[in-house]
This record gives sequence, structure tokens and C-alpha cells, in this order.
Amino acid sequence: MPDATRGFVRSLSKNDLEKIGMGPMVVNTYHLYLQPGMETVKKSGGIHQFMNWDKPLLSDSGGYQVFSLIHKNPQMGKITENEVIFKSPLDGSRHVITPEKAIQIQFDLGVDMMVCLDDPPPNSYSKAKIQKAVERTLRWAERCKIEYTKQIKERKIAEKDRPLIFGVIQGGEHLDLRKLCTEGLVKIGFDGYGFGARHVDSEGNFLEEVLEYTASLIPADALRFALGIGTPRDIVRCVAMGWDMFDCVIPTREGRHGKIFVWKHEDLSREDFYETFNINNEKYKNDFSPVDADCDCELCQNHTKAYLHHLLRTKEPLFMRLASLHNLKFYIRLMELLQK
RNA sequence: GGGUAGUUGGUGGAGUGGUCUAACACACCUGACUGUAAAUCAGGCGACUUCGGUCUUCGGGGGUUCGAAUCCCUCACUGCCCA
Repeated sequence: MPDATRGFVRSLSKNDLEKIGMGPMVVNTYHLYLQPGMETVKKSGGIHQFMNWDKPLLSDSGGYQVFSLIHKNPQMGKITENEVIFKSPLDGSRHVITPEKAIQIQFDLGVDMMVCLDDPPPNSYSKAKIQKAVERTLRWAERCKIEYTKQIKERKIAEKDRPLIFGVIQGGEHLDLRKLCTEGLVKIGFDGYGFGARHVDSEGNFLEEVLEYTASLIPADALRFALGIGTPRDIVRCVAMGWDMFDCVIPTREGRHGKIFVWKHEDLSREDFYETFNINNEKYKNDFSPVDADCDCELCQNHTKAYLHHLLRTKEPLFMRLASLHNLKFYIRLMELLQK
């Protein structure tokens, strides 16, 4: 799933996404709540209507913003037992999100899958601090589940129509904390379970053992959602462990920054199945070959590397669109191969 | 022909006696990015180097000074004004 955080995949239109065969996508509770605000989303008829996207949408709870905004930058807000206080990065205004509110907003969005508000601390925190985050995540998950059940009832949503709800497993790099968190969440009962916080250590090494162990703890009939993962290689590894849902900004963000993904071969059992290159590099100035001769995306069907390089150098917005489209097409092909 | 202001690294442009290989910006080279505060951010950007340094740069040449991008002379070029 690409991240359409604020209700759009940056630089791409609905038609662009449909043309490459895009399916489910991820939107963000916190960002949509801030802008355009829930009144607008509700008036438009929900986030599907607003975006005009009829395939499944999953909303992230704003839990990641607890990490990316507050843990990384304490003046951006505060985490208390009861709630999260965010200082809006847009205008500095103060916003309070409780676990209950996060769920209410997600019902108002009208998504197909929602996520409990969680507390993802950096893996570098002490074990005691991470344990505190695990315990808080569990208490918040319980409150989310209660609110979820209440909303289903109040909104008279039939069982077959109800959105799926995910709990998020914290615990950093500690296997015992991951276990504690998973067991606690399973006890509350969710449709799926997400792997929370970062899945790489401070040196960028993939937390193979933690991911594998955590996957093994999740009940067989539940969905396993590896939040924010990852590179094509990371995704292939995770699928082998049993993880079956992914979202990531890599294809779009790195595309906008000039990194292009191309296939070397389609044997995913070998680690070297793809490579990346930076189209910004000087050597592409006069490279008139296609980015990937076998790719059927708009970029590869029409343009050369030299032209794409030129679009980037001239800061032409079309660059971001073509690069994002190509990289997403690469990820879609990866999903097709993984489903086989 | 006379007067006047100017000439700084790829570009624009600071700097008017030592702390100047020379601010800053742009351009250029490279890297990073994993539930999006990201069309962002970081590093590099005279030459050589045993990484401690060494050498060469502020239009050309000459001079003053312990020391010059900075002061003086001269030449060249450019802008503007007057004839």
C-alpha cells in the first residue's frame, strides 16, 4: 500500500494510480484531522468519496506521529497516560488525541481498516522506557477496542460491513516485550496485528529475529501488518516470515528524491533481484536508454533516462509524477510476484 | 579626447593591512531517506598530500610593508557621465 497520508499520493492523480493497477492505500488520521479537518471529510461523504477512491483504504491512527513528531522532537507535543497533545506542525495550534478520539475520527473517515492509537518509542530508548510504552500501548488498545465496539453499535454497522481493526505491537528490539505486547493485544482481540516502531536498528540493520519472532506470536487467522516496511528486500523477507500487509513511503518519497527502482530478474529467492540508481547523477545526462525496457509505465514507455534527468534538474513537477509512477509500478510487480 | 566608478573562485556577490583558499547564495559532485513536518536533508566543491601539512589564488606587471584581495604606481579591460 502506498501512503496517501493526506488523502493523496503525492504528485499522482486517481487516474495515474488506476492506470498502474493500484489497489488499497493508506491514509492518516492525524494529518487528515488537521487538514482539511473532519468537517470537510464528513461533508464530502467520507474519505473514499473525498478522494474518489473505491478500493480499500486503511487509516493509520496518528500513532506514528507520536514517534515522528513528539519522540523525535519533544517540543512538538506531549504524551500522557490519557492522551497525546500535539502541536500542529502547520500552525502551532494545540490538538488533543485520545485513543477514543482516534477511533472516532477513523469511523468518520469511513475507512475499511483502522489502527489503534499506539506509542512507538525509538528503539534506542532504555528497556524500561520501552516497557512503559508497551504498557501504555496495551491500555490504549483496550480503550480503542471499547470505543470501536461502541461506535459499531451507535452507528448500527452490520458485522459484514464493519471496518477491520488492528492493534500495534511495540517492544523495540526486545523479544520478551514483543511477546508481552502481542499477548496483551490478542487477549483484547483484533482482526489484525501490526509490527510497530522501527524495524531496523540504529545502524540500519534489519531486525530479522524480532520480526520473525513477533510474526510467530500472532494467531494464524489474523492479518499481519508490517507497518512502514519497507525496501523491496525487507518486504520479501517479511513475507517469508508470514507478514502479509505493508505500507511504505519509499517508492514515492525516494522517487521524488531521484532514486529509481529497476528489476534485474524476477527470482525473489535471490537477494539481488533489483537495483536502484540516482537519476540525478551526472552520468545520466546523455544516457538515452529507457529506465527499464520491460516496464510498461508511462515513464518507461515514453522517455529516456536523459529526459528524466533533465526533468529533475529543471525541477519540473512532472519528474515527481513519472518517478513515483515508475517506482510504484515496481512495487506492484513485486506484490504480484509475492502473491504467486 | 576628458571625467568617474569598477575588475574577487563556474556564476552572482561579501570582504578594504594579519584571524583569507576568501562570508553568503546559486550552480555543480555525491550520499541519505522504511506506519510522509521530506519537490527534503547531509557532506563535498583550487592543487598536491605519507592527512601532519605543503604549494598556488582576488584583471596583468611593478612597488610599499615583518605581512597585501585590501595601500601606492602603471598597463589592460568594462560601466556611466561630458565632449
